Amino acid sequence: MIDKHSPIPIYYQIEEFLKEKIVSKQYEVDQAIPSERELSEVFGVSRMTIRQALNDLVTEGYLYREKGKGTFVAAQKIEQPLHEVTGFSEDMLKRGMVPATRIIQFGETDADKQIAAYLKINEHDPIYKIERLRLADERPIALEHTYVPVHLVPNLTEDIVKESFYSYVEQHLQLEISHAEQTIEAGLANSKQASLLEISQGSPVLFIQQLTCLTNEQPIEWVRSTYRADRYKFHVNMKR
Amino acid sequence: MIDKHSPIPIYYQIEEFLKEKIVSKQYEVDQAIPSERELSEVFGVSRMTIRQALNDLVTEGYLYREKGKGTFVAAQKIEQPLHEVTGFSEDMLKRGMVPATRIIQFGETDADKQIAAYLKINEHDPIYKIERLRLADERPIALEHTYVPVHLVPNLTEDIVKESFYSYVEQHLQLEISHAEQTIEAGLANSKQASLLEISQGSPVLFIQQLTCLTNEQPIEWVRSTYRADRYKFHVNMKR
DNA sequence: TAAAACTAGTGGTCTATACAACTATACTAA
DNA sequence: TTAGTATAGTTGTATAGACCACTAGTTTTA
Repeated sequence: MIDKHSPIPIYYQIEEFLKEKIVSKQYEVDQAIPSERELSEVFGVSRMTIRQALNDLVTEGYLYREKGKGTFVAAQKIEQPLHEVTGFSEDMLKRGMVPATRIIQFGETDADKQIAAYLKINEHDPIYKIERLRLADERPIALEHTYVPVHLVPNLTEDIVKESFYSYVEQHLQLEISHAEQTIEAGLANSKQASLLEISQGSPVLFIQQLTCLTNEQPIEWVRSTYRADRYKFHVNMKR
Repeated sequence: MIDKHSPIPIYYQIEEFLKEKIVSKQYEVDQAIPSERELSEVFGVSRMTIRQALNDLVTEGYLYREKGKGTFVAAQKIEQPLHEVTGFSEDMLKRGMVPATRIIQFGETDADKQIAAYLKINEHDPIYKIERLRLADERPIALEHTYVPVHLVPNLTEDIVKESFYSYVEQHLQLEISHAEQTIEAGLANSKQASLLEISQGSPVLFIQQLTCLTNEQPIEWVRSTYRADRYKFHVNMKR
């Protein structure tokens, strides 16, 4: 259960252990978990170590404490973030559709003036240019053009692009994606877009541009997408 | 400086003391604060007590730590709200345009099934139905249909609607607007929309629906808008 | 000169203990 | 019966010390 000689800190192992019990509903909401002293006996560690684990779970919102009474399981927070940066696949899964991707073009080229300005790099700097047709439930839904500076993602491959670009950036390259800016407008499909999206020319479409940035404000990708208006609506939640 | 016999916990006193030094810029951003061992000597408390204070300041974002190096003052987070509920006028002013409104229709009617469902009222309950043409810099930009339950806003007048609906609701009626949900899609202008917006039929437009809710989740207005695609883009900021 | 080893200092983890403050229950005395 | 009192169990606060892993210099060595 707990490995005292693991390089993973004990308090963290206990934290994960309890978190698992909570999210898997083995503890019910508002149910008291074992007291700190009990836990310290069960795991054979000092009470302060238990407290370090519980403190984290409290700040993360999994538990709450009541002095003199005990520690209890908190109700799962609903509070979905107003807007999260998500990739296409994640977005579609949330909508209950099966995402798929067909790569139309993948290659390296030079940044033109406009793209360089968006990506905050110099004109003619090398970039990846990726053109993808996005499918939901096997039907075309969007056409995406993505531009990525080569110096930020040196060894991008078609396979990575077909899987999850974001998780590659975050996990392999250890870069932290922090925010994105989207611009949404309406327009009409041109002939190329129309044929790929399997609609007739002049059909209404949503043009969505996205500039995705790292923590240091460095843009890592610029995306121009064309969505079929009949198959895609955009949702926003706002707070006063 | 620190009162060991105060009922206020020592770690909390130290926390406030350091926080004050940070927000008053006595410590600069990225400057190292004294080490935990130094602080424990200065305050005459144990290192664990210092750590409890520092831990809180780290989770609150005032400090960050680097193993083997020290503890440093974090940059003040800017954190602008991702998205705020704003009315048309406010929105336009932010974009640097002069807003204007022409009321096309203002009256009381019965809620049909769809509108009642959106507003969470009963079918045939009385509602205000407002149709407005929105102008930016004296040029038509959007056509808005707004539906408001009469029982929530009993004495709505054309003048109020021409001024600021939100400030009337919040200041006169003392109702708290808390959030809104928008759905954005692309489409083509029909003949009525086209003539009012002074575009040709079949031109691309953005359809934006908004359901605005009070703190108790009671919807207070439902709006269907049609925006000229050539004059309006929608912006969203997202966080990871 | 350059690489390797050392060293002092840092935050990270962990222990064993102590007392305070609070809660709930059971017991006792008016 | 009721009010007060113990008591056991809980989290909250605090101590003193220990060892680890990491960082950045300094010193030693090849």
